[in-house]
Amino acid sequence: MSAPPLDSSEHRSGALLDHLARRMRLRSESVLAPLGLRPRHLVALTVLRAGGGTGQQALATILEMDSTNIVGLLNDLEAKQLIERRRSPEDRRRHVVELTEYGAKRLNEAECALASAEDEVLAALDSAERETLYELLSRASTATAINCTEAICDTDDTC
Amino acid sequence: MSAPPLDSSEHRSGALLDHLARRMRLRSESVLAPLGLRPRHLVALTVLRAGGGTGQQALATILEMDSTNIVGLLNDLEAKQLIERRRSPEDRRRHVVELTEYGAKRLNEAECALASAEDEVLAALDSAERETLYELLSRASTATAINCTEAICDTDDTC
DNA sequence: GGAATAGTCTGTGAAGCACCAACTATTTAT
DNA sequence: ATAAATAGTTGGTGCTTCACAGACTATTCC
Repeated sequence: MSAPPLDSSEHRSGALLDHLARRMRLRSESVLAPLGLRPRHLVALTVLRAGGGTGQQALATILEMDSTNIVGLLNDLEAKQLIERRRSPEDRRRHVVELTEYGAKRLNEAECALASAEDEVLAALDSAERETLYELLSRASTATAINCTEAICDTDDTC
Repeated sequence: MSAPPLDSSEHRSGALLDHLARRMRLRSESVLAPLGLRPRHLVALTVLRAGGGTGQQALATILEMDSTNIVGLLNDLEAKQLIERRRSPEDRRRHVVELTEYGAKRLNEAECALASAEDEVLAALDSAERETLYELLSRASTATAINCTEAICDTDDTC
């Protein structure tokens, strides 16, 4: 009876994701602070780099944050000239947000600065494994982004 | 100095980790709420399952949380009988924390309930890839745990 | 003109969490 | 045996993140 009828081979990564993200975030904070950035700024920049040219509404959906709070976040980034808000020519209500060249550069710098943090947190993984991890995370992240931009993801609960 | 010898092909997963963890956490919260649990409870339980029998001090190190806040967290879990605190026979100052059988069961249930959340967030990955992801996250997580349990991780900053 | 949409600004409140201080129980060092 | 260090507990304070609400402007669509 201790063997449940669900295939326990299906491991859930949620908690692990949470745990590692926290470990990384704690280290990132101190590394990023001198650059005047915070972890969530990095997340936004990363998303922007992956699929730039989004409106703020779409960005709110992707980041799953309230749009009113997106404003402040973007204000920070714009003040640092890391991003630009331009009005969309097609729909002038829309602010198209894009990473500036300078922003891309700073993002790269920041990522470099995070190398040692990542080394600590992902110490158990060799560089090939880290690349695999990156690839998987990256695919999951951008795919959901696209998925959510064009249509709200429908829940398929067959548990 | 300012140009370290790292290749830019080394992608940083920090932000992606953060992003996906957030997406997952948001979904988890609503799923877990009826069970009276919160994401961080799940994290603690998961860590405990992976490397049970730790003292609270060690747990604080692994979770990278302040030990005073660990107390409250464990109080919650103990009140729900998901964990047990027993005094260590060797060092009676120590409270050895362990997942109860009931706790393990509930953890499994909770994880099952999170399946659909994970399906949403990791929609872009097939089941083999998810397993790979789990394996990588798991290794990274437990390795650091072990590393931190037996000896305080020394920071090796050679960036 | 009126309704809906995108963005902005301000403020409120809840939650997570680090940090401090004081206290008990126990071990270790002198 | 006494002092110092360690593990845990409790209570309190304050900061940060964030969701949510309300009011407002600019723009598009009907």
